[in-house]
Amino acid sequence: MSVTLKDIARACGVSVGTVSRALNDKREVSSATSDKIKQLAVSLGYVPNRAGRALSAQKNVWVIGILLPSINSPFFDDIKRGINQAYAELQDLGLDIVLIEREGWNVDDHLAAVTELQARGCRALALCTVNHPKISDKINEIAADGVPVVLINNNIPEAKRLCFVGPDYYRSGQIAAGMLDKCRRGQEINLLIVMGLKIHEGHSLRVQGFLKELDVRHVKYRLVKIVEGMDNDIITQQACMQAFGENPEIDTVYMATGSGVSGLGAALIASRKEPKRLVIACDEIYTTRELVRGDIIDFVICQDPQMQGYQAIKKLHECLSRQGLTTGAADYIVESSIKIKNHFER
Amino acid sequence: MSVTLKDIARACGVSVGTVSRALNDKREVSSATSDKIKQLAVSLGYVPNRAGRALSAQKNVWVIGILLPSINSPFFDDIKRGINQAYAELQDLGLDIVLIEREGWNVDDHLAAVTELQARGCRALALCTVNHPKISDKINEIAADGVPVVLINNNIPEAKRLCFVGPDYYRSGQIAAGMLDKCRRGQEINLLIVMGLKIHEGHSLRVQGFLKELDVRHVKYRLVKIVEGMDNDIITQQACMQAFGENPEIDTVYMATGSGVSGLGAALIASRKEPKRLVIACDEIYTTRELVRGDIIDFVICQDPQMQGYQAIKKLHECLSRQGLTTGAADYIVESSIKIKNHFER
DNA sequence: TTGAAAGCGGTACCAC
DNA sequence: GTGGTACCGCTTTCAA
Repeated sequence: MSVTLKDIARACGVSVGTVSRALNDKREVSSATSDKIKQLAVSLGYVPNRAGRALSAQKNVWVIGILLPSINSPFFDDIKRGINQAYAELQDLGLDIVLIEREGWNVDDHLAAVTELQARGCRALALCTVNHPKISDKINEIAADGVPVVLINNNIPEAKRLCFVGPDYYRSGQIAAGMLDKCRRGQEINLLIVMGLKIHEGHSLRVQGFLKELDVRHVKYRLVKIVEGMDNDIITQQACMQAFGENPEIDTVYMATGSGVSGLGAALIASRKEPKRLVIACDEIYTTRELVRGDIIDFVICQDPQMQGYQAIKKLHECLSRQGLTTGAADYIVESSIKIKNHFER
Repeated sequence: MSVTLKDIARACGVSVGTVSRALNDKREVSSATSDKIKQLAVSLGYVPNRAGRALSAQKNVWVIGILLPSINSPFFDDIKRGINQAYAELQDLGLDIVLIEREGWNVDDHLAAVTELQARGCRALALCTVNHPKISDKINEIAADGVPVVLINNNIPEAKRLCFVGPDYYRSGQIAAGMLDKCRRGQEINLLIVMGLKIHEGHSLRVQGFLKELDVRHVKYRLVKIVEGMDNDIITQQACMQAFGENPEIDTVYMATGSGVSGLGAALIASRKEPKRLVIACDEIYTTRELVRGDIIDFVICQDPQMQGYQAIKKLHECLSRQGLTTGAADYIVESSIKIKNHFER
């Protein structure tokens, strides 16, 4: 049986109410007793009991606010699934959620959404947003209020966040290069790289990791072209069509973004080639799965978006229900998993 | 706010105590009221609150018994890690665990261990054991007592278990074949297959899936030899050395078991060949990781053992804390993930 | 500033 | 067979 408030109260000669107030930093308790209590709690190894805490919180539920730029972006479907899974699991432990969805990555738009979440009484925040000074300042301000913030998918290392939950983009690129090396051992490669939006630094990290690893492995390659698809299907398609037309020698494609994959698919189909091009894509969404099923794309490097949504909520709930601090939890880096046709069958 | 016992009691004109007894199938309640209560619970959509249940169970903790044949088998390290993770997470929700470890897969040995777990008062069981009529009977008997059983890693479909948590072995084999196809496109393959113990049907399922998928993909291959390593390093090494000696044309190896991989590694190193053989192994353990790091093994098809341990405990706890039935939960099939050198760096 | 007590949802014990 | 009540750990309100 573990240490309870009652144990601390007894050891300290005060009531449980006082202990609770002290540990929760309510200011109606003298700093002398408060210090004594906190010290004792540490030395006894006190860990709050979630069941007790949740039960007592029932009247005053913990609400977690979430911001996702998920409108018109199928990538977020799985993140939302993960969030809902965590919600279902933690609902009876005193959790409630508020989700705000936006389209795209406009900074002021995101700031306004965060303000709205605060206004709605959120005691913790999970944000998928951009790395921008304004956002970073906002997060620091929120953290100062004792509200923990988890960043999903896109990190802002300098912000005072609880932690980051997302992929290791650099490694994702390395893994793509590793696969390419295995499949093209010895042969020279004529390479096309497709990028997305400049604003998402994860995508350029992927390309860096990819190129670095090709060098480390001494892969003989010629980088024919890098195109920018702007995370848009039509632009991606046009850019790829043009590249394939002007450079028929392209035999290998690395797409470092998940959005715009329909465009790449269409371009690949329209300008077929024998032997087939080797194509590596990122992020598992419906279209990508279909293209892998149809042998248009060979590999997808995935980043377990469902787990990202799930873990973000879980980390925050853990923090709320265990009197955690608002900074300094361990990041949760999801696996970069390689998927092929067989993963998507049945 | 969701439906509570109090709501049902009020709606039914009885006390909360009676409702609790009825829903928990204590027999000190008349079948008439019991039926009425149960019906009402369903129609109101009652779901027990885990916090309340856990708190009340504090005095009479739920203990989950676990049997693993993990002695001298590093594969189980990650499963144990997952179990401990679940334990840490659910401890304050009224969970306790008892772990019995055995060496190997002897049926009577396992039966005795299960009996011991029952004697120790376990209210739920997680077993990693073999598919044998005696075991199956034992599980059915346990289930009849209202004790839920989860099978880890190795399924017994005909037993009345709560569910199975483990890999899809057949698909694991298919994925291995898919990778081989990608890496050896067009070339003819001279193949060695290494199997483990006959008793573990998962391993033969892997080989079936592997060979089937080679056919589906029209891979041109010659199956030079299938060797049995008995899940033992020394036997595996000898068998592989012999195979490589007698059949120097072998250029591709599929190892369908995780145990004995040191033996395969030693054999591969002792009888090097240029160009290097393509080697696909299963299950991520320390030795396998080292061999991948050293470019001796190209791919590992993993089955997330940590998640298996974690989910097994979680499923059982869910069942205990939510008045679940002892059969009929959904299986949890872990991902078969492909790992390469880059996954193991840093 | 502190203590006492009610209450969150559920179970178990003791009366009747 | 059923109702009432104490209790699990914790927070919060009300008194002192």
